[in-house]
Formats: sequence, C-alpha cells, structure tokens
Amino acid sequence: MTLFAVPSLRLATWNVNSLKVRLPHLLAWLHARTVDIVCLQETKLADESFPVQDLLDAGYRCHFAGQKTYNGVAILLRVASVGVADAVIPALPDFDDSQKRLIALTVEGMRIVCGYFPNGQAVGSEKYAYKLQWIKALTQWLRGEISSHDRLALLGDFNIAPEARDVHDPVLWEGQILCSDAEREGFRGLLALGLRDAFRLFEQPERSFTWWDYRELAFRRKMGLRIDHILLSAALAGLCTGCEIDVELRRQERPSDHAPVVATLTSP
DNA sequence: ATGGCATGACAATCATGA
Repeated sequence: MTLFAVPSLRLATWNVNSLKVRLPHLLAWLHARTVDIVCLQETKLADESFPVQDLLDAGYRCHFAGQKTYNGVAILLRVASVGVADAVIPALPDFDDSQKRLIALTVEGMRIVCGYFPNGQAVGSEKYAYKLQWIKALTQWLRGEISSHDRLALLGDFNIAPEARDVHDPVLWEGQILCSDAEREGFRGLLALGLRDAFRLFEQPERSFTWWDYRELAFRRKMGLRIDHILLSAALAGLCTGCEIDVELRRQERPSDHAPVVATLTSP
C-alpha cells in the first residue's frame, strides 16, 4: 500500500531571511535536494513580487501570504510528486493580525501548516505578549485541525528553543527570549495536542542547531539555537524515517542565518 | 560596553531580527 503518489516524501522548513536575496540559494537547493513540500518563512515580499515563475520553472507550485519588508510565509509543492492543494488559508483564523505569519493547505491527504512565530524581542515586552497570544491562538486553532485531520504537520520558525540541549550555552540563555519558561510551555502545549518533534524521533548529534547569529562568527564557533521545527501528528510520525538539519546552507556565500530542517515520510 | 551583522525602506540612518 502506498499512501502518497511516490514512495517517500520530504517535508522541509527554511527561514530564508528575504526570498529576494535567497532565491538563487533556494533554486540551487531545490535542484540538489529533492524536497517535495517546502515551507518558507521571512520571505519579506509582497504577493505581487513573489517569484512564481522562477519556482514554476524549477518544478514547484507556490502558495504564499506575504507583505513588504517583514514576515511572509510560503509553501512550495513539487509538481512531479504531489498533487494540487486545497483548503488553503493565508492566515490564522479568528486572530486579528496584520503580520503575515501563517499559511496552511491540504495536499496528499495531509494538512500542512507553515508558521513564522513572532520573535518576541525581550521577555516582558509588548512583542513578547503578542508572541504568547499568537502561540495560544495557534494552539486553539490546531486543536480543531487535528481533530479533523489525522495527518497533520506543523513546520516553521518557532522562535523557541524547546530544551537546554537545543541551546549552545543554556546558562547564558536561561530565561532569555526564545528560551523563557512561557515560550517553552507554549511549545509543550503544541506537543500536548498529540504532535511529535520529528527531529527528536531519531538519535541526533550533540549541538544540533538551526540558527546562528550573523555576528561574532557564531556559526564557526557553533554558537546556535534549534528554533526551527517540524512537528508531526501521530499518524505522520509513524511514517517518519528521518529528520536532518541541512547545515551546509549556512556555510554558503551570503547565507540565511537559518538552516533548513528536512523530514522524510515513507509509505509502509 | 546592550554593540557586533544582515535586510529593507530610504536616501542618512533606522526598525527588526533572535
């Protein structure tokens, strides 16, 4: 029995930090690495500026919700391996938000949710309160989505390092933004919906991170955080045969400060 | 020392990221 049109599917998430700047990196990566469903964050592009044709030429259909300068999310679907999406929503329902941080769609029987969680700036700030509200609204909405979709994946830049082992220096970051108790509680609240952290389904190298500050040679010094995640419902976690961080992309010329995370789902 | 670097909007600096 096959669940998908192809024996296995790769799901990926990558905060590109400007799709305009990173389009050549993205196209090269799509060409080199067969990924079927790609969630992007921080595209920083208005919808009319989205490079639809470049991506179609590369073999991907695009769904996106963007704005100028900040935020912006997209889901790319590889034409050769997955069908046409439906039930596309360009925002979190029932949450009044001028910031483009969520897009979701259904494809191959899976509900795919791409999120760019707020950064939060500093614990106790207004942006921090907004972050916690956003996470709460997401969690409430997902509760309903999961009840109607056995196969659901939440991918994105969560801006949360869930545990001490996800932080290069847990003592330095203790209680700081991305690592505070309330943020980690929010992450656990998502797991409590029945989602699994795909990366932690497998043995992983120590000091595995997805983001490194541009400053202070942070990447070279392995000073990073694991804040980009793929969470899978039980039905999809059971099909997951691997999950890796594509660290190579952080080594390139003019890189994004985030590296992609890729999970493989294999039909039984 | 609250900076550093990168991006975008804008036209010299400034907001934001994490």
